[in-house]
Amino acid sequence: MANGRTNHKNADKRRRILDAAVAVFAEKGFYQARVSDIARMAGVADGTIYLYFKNKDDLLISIFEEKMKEINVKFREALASETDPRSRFRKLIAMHLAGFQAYPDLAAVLQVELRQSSRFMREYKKVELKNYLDLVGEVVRHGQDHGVFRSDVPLGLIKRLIFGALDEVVSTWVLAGRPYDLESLTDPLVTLFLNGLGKPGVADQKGAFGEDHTQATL
Amino acid sequence: MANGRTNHKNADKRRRILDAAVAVFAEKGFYQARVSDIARMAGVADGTIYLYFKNKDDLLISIFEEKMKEINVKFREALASETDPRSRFRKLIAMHLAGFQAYPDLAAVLQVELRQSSRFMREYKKVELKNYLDLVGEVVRHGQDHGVFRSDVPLGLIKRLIFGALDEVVSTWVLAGRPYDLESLTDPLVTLFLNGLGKPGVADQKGAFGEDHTQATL
Amino acid sequence: MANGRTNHKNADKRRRILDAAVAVFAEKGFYQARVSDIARMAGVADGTIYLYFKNKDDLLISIFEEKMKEINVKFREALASETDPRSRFRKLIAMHLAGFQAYPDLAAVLQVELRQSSRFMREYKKVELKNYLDLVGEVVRHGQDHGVFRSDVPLGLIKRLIFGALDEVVSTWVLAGRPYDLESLTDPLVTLFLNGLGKPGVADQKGAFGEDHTQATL
Amino acid sequence: MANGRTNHKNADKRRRILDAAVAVFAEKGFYQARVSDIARMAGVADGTIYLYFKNKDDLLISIFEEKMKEINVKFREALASETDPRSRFRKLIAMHLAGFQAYPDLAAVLQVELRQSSRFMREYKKVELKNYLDLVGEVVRHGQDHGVFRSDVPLGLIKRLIFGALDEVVSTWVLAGRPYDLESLTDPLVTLFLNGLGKPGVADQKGAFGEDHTQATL
DNA sequence: AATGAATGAGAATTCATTCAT
DNA sequence: AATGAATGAATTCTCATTCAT
Repeated sequence: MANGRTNHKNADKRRRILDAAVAVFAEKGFYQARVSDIARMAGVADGTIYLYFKNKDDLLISIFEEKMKEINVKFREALASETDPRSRFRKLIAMHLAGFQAYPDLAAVLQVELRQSSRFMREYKKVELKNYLDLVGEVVRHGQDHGVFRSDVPLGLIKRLIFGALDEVVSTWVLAGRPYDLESLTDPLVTLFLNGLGKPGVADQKGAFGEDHTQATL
Repeated sequence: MANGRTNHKNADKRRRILDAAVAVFAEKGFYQARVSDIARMAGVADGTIYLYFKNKDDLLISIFEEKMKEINVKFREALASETDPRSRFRKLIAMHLAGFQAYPDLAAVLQVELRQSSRFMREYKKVELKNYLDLVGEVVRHGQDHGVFRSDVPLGLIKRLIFGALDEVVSTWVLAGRPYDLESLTDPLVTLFLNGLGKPGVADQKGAFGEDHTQATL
Repeated sequence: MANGRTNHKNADKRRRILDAAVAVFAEKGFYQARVSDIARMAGVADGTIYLYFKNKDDLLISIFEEKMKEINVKFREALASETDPRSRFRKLIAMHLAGFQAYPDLAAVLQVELRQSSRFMREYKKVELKNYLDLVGEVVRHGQDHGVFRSDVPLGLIKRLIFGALDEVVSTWVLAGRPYDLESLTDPLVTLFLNGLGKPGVADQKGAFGEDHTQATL
Repeated sequence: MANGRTNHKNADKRRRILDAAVAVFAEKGFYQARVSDIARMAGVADGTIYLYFKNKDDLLISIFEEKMKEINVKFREALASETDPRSRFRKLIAMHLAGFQAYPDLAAVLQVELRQSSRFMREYKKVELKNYLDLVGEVVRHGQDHGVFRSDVPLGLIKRLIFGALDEVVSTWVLAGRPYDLESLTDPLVTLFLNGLGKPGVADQKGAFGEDHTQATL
């Protein structure tokens, strides 16, 4: 009767339900998952789920919100100790890959199933994901401020590029059945992000660009 | 006896149904879209749809397959005339962005709704998308063969990075309500892809990497 | 494809469903009745009911509205031919009792089950029943105008008294399992309504009363 | 082990629960009322209710039984002092109206919500209501024995008529939101009951009737 | 006696798909 | 080939009731 989050409810049971939801969503997909599947795996009655979550959508959203919050906090802490812009950038990529590698079910839900809830995609993604994108943006900005990252491209676009690339790489890995070591992609990705596809030593051929419209919409 | 390939059927009606499906999926999302909505918009009876398509999923898959086929053909033709690797690469990016800009409903379906069909995500994406990814790969390979693109990073990873970045940029644009000119992002993106985030003139600090495991799974 | 009420729907099927609903509601009561019970009795699939009625409540309301409409029309026609106020009054009572006697299931639904739908009681009763009460009122008014019925008591109260008495008598008969001939109560009831409980020959002891507040609320 | 009769239980708590039930049933209706609503209003835990009452239906039935018992006792006492048949009859009507006026929540439950429990309507009404109807019958019989009330109409029918009329008048008043003074209807109702709708001075035109079948079923 | 978290039976409704016309 | 009325499987969520504490 003395837990932090829930008043009259059992925090452990809530956790069990949420973990079961991650596993079931990962295995069957959000729309194919039955609430009763989750209840069975959590070892509770169907109705019990509704003591802790408003409805099925709320399960998915809770997974997202709580996990993203944890991730954001953990990442920010870890990155703070890295002062070199390139090292900090590398650490971000490494943590992203390592994180998903460590929690493959969570990866599946966050990368794939989350997108199957229309409501989620339209209302939450842009709101909650912002924090993570902002984190990416801050790391890039840090490098720009130290004169090692280019500033002639809109920051909003850079964030999207990095996030999208990571997202796709992880999605592919998840959908392919996680056949290799995700973390080992850290260095190749960092190289590409930092140095580009162009052969080393060949200078930029394109100059700066127009306004950063993407900025406004993120 | 319904299948998408019979050619003794009225091709115009088939086209009308498919166009209606694109519009309805784009507006309401795959799961919220009713087959009867599509029928009404196409001006046919509900049952008629099943003379041309196996089921609701088949509509989505058909949109994907047929549109991707068109896109692949058109892109390959257009790219063939560009011999300079960098120009060819730029053209690919430009066409990708211009294409989605020209068909926003199609963009919505391909970028967002497609992902709401579990079956699709798990069975089709990796199969059908391959052509497009291969196209990206070929363009990159062409640059590598001409010694202007780096070869010390797995090609599979490069393809994913490029595709994922484009995907995210287009998704953001779609979900944000298409508030700006997508094509104008061509040059910033090309710059980032080719030169990377690192400040021009700073050479690579990381060396080559291990084997290309991603290759095998794509 | 050419029926009056329903456009693309089958009127006979609608009738069958409504009749089945009357029977099932009468037997099991509104809240105990399952939509699937009604479907089975009507010989249709569960879903078919929803092609003809919005929901379960709509079934009950439709029974009420359509039957009350029929009753009102039939009663008004029949009463028009009776010019003597007492005969007309007697005919109203007789038809009320005979009507329920002829359709005992309908009586059960209208008298008992209808009252179990909160929504109905609160929204419909006062609206739709008004016609019937008005009919009673008109018959009484006719007698007052001809100087044979007393006018020193609010008409609204008279209507309620007569309706309530009939309602209770029929309800008792329904709930008791319809053990006797309902119509035979016509004359005793008419006597009581017209002459009162007081022994014949004894004049009124009470005079006229205050304002007719009931009038305003009916 | 729950039953309404145990007297080692806290009588005050039982009373609080019953009062809460009256209030909640009156406000939301029987089927819309949640047991937890009643528990909250009574200031007890949900489970506690089941220490005092068998189930939700039992709450309703207990309200009915206990209130009817009180009413019956009180009414019999009050009527005993009236020896004149007409005065006694008038007093019955007056008390009925005054009683409901004084306890509007109780009126709502007894008049309207009680009818929404199928079980109640079918099993209890005829049993428990009998006492009240008998009381009405005794008052009428008293008048018959003194030669002031007519005996040529079945007593069972008279009881029903009076009860039904009162019931309807009170129901209307409750459903209309209690907009006027119910007690003021005493005299008009007594006039109608005793003298009938027919103009004073006009003698009966209908003779006596057959047996009293209604009697047997009450 | 009291609690209130947990239970799980139960049912209305939707909608993709079929098939008689 | 086209229709669209009919189908019925399938699933979320509610809430009266229980029982371990």
